[in-house]
Amino acid sequence: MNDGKYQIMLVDDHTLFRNGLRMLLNNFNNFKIVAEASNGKEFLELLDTTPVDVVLLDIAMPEMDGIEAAQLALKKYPNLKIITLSMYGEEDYYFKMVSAGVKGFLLKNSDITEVCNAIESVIEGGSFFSKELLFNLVSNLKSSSESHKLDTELSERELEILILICKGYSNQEIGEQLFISKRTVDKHRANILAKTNCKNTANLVVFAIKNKLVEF
Amino acid sequence: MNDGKYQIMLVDDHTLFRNGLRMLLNNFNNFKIVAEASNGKEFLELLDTTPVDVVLLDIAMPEMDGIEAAQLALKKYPNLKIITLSMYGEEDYYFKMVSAGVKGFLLKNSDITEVCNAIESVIEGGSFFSKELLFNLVSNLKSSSESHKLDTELSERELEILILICKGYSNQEIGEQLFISKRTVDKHRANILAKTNCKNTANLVVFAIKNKLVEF
DNA sequence: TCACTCATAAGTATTTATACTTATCAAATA
DNA sequence: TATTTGATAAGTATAAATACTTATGAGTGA
Repeated sequence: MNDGKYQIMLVDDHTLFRNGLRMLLNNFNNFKIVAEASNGKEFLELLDTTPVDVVLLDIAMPEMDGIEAAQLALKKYPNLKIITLSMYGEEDYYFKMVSAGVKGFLLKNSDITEVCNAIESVIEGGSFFSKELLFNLVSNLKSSSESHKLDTELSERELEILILICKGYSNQEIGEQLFISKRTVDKHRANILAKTNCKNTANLVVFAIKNKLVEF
Repeated sequence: MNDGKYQIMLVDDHTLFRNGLRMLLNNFNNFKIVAEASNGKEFLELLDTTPVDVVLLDIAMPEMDGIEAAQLALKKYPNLKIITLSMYGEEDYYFKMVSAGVKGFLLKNSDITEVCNAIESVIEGGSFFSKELLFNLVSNLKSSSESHKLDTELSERELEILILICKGYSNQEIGEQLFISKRTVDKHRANILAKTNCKNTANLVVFAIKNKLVEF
């Protein structure tokens, strides 16, 4: 690699942000920003002419956003090391990015040390998640963990029926599926409502989802 | 600290696992396992007599599990650095652990290098998440990211009513809350069912949760 | 202005759900 | 053995939801 420095490409639609980050990164001897793009299209074109070690890629951009750009880039260059830059609250996109093969995730309010660590980490073949992001991710598990295991003691039959209720079957249909009378399903349903302290179907479905009795 | 090595406490109910990990860690010059416990209670008692730098704490244990133990320990010693050890599939507990103040998370199938990195990282005041865990966490966002923005075009009023339906209110009650007739709510509900391709309340609740229109 | 959507209201008929009840039988359990 | 629990079934009555229908006024946009 060119004069022993790692080649970095910076993709972000805000010129000011690019300039700032370039200044900060160029202070480190082992990195050099050799290319910049302001949107996904430009980035993909540039990629064909300018080989780089690591790409720092913004997620929210005009023309073509970082997600699509990353997917296309990694399709063409599967070994490309991409680190995404995102704002707080864009956690929803991480799954797509991981699927596409992105190696690192930085929040834009990370400090420069974290950026360097991330670059080094992905160059060494690892991955990097910014600390704030990690805690966001874990915090997102809140609802599932808090509600888990509050399980009420439903019998197997009741559980079976509850699941069918959640799938949208009427008591009549449930009776047919289980080869029992609709009236029996009525009774089971009433028992389930009582046991779960639910008032109606809507409550039941929420209960079942909270307690992970059904997928959604 | 005693002969320049970091003092580690190891808490796990499996003797074999403790022995193995002790051997592995003692190969590194900078660590020393100075205390071991086989459950949460033992761990808490030991903590009062044996000061350590870092605790490696199993989550699934008899008597008192790692979650409760970590909460109690950190209440008494807020600066204690705890790294939890868990099996794949126990992600649900991470939120509680983060809330309690646990600094690191390792999967039990991590390699020893990762364990060392985690210990060093938390000693330096940082945090550590094992790589496999990270990808599990991000993958768990799957359902939310995939289902997001499949939004159907519901009017504001319809959305308002859908949310009340999910909370378990009957059409009568919804009418009373919104100062409109029950029949109007009937009509809105029918329109919502049509727009969302739902058949009944159960389907509606699942739809709303999938599309993040309601908390659960 | 005309067309369109939205929120509102209402009628009729049918289907479901819910709240009460009682009852039988089998299996598990004390 | 006696008791309890779970699954089954059913009757009666009310409440709610659903599928159809029509209609009016407010607001939006071409």
